[in-house]
Amino acid sequence: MAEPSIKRPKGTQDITPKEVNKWQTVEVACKTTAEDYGFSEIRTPTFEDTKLFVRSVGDATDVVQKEMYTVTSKGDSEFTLKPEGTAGVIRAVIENGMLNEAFPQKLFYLTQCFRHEKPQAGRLREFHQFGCEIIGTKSPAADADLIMLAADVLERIGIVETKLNINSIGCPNCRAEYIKALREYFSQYTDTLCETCISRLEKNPMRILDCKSPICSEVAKNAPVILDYLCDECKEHFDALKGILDAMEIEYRVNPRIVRGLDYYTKTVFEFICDNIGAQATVCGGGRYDGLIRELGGADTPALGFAMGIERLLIAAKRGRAEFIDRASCDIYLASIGQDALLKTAQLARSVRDIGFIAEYDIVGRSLNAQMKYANKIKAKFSAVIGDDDIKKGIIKVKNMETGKIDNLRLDDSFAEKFGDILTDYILNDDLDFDCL
RNA sequence: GUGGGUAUAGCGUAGUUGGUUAACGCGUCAGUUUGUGGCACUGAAGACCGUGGGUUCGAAUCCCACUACCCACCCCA
Repeated sequence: MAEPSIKRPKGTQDITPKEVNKWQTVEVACKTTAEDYGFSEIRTPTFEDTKLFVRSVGDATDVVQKEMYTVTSKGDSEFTLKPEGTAGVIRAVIENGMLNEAFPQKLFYLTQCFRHEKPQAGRLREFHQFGCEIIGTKSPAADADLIMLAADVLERIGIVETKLNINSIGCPNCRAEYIKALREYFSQYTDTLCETCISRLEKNPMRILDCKSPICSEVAKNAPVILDYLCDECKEHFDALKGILDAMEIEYRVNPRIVRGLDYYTKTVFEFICDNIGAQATVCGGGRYDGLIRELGGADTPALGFAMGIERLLIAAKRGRAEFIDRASCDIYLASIGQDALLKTAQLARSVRDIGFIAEYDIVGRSLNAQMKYANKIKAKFSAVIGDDDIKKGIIKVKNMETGKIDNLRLDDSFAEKFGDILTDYILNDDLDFDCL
C-alpha cells in the first residue's frame, strides 16, 4: 500500500466473476447460433502487420489515421493491435490456402479489438467483437442468410428492440458515378456545411450523409441517393436481397444514409440499431466486401460479413429480456473437525471431483460454525461434517442444505459414487418440481 | 481532439449558515453456537473525504489548479 496503486489503462475493463457469467451467456449464444448456421470458429493473432489494416480498412479512415495502436518491434517491423476482426480473418484465409477449399467458407470469431478512442458508453479502447464471414459467394441469398444469422443471435441473447437498416453502396463502378453527383450537389452548399464536411467533400463525400450536424443533415436530405445510381448488377442484387428478406419476414428499413466507415465495403451494407443503449447504438454492422480478398493478394473472391460489439450486446441484453446463465454452485461442502478429518475431506473432495461434481472443503481453518456458514454462502447443495468419531465409525451424514434431509453414507471408496446417486436424484426431482409449476 | 457532469470504507449512500472522534445500509471477519448453515443479536476490521495548493483559529464542506472516471460530440462494433 506504500507505493501508489497501479490502475488499469483508460478504456479497458476488468470482467469480474460477478459479470463473467453474463459474458459467457452472450458468447455462448453467439457461438452456438453461428454453429447452427454452419459456421466454424477461426482464431487469428492479436496483432498484425500494420500494412494489413492500412490496405483493408483504408488509408483515409479514422480507424487507420488516428485510432490504431501501432508499435515498432525489434528490427523494423511495424505491428498493430487489431482494430477489427475481418482483416485478420481474410489474411489468414489467404495465407492458409483456404480459398482452395470448398466454397462457401463460413467462419466466425470472438476476439478483443483495440482502438485509441475517447471512451464512453458502449465504446472502449479494448473491446470485444463477435463476427461472421462468408467467403466465396456473390449470391444475395448469402447476404440474406448472414442477416438472418445476425438477427437470430440478437434474438437468442434476448435483445428485442433492434431495428435493421439496409442499404447498397454499389460497386466501384457505379459508386464513382454517384460520388461525382454527390460532389456536384454538395458543392452548392460550401458556405453552409460544417468544416469537417467541407473536407469530406474532397476525400469521401458519402460521409457527409452521415453527419449529425443539423445543418449538414438538412442539406443532405435532398442529396442524390445512391440507390438511384446503382448499376444493373448492383440493383438486381439489392432487389433480390430485399425479396428474400421479405419472404423470410425479416423486418428492415432501407436507409440510404448508412455508409460504413471502413473502405472495403461494396454493395450490401447493414446495421442493427438498438436505441436504448446510449449514443453508440449500432449493435451490429456489416456488409459485402467483394474486392477485399483481391486487394489483400488473394484470388478475386466475393465475400461478406458482420461484426457485433460484445459490450454493446451486453448493455442491450441487460436492458432487454436476457436470461443469464449462472455458474454452477458447489455440489457438496465437506466440513471438518480436526486435522485427520481435514485430510479425509480432502480425499473425499477429490473422489467427488473425479466423477465430475463440484466439491469444496475447509482450506481456511475455520470453526465448524463458520464452515457451515460458508457452505450456505456458496449455495452448496449438500454438506457433510467429518470428525474423528465419523472416521472411526466409517459413516458420515450427508445433508441436503435445502430440505435438511440426511443420508448416511459409508466413508469408503464407494462414497463418491453413492453421493453421485443422491445428487442425481436431487437434481431430477428438482426438475420435476419445476415442471409441475 | 472539443464540451458537460461526478469524485466520502470493497459496493451503494448521508453528511451546506465551515466547529471535537466523518455516519448509515450492504458486504467481509469473529462471537452468541468446539457436531451442523439460512434468521436474529453483539462486536471487529475497513476512509490520509480523488490529488496538490489557498482562505480560516478551524475545511469532507468555501476558492483555485490538476487528475481520474462517466456522459456527449466525433467515429464505429
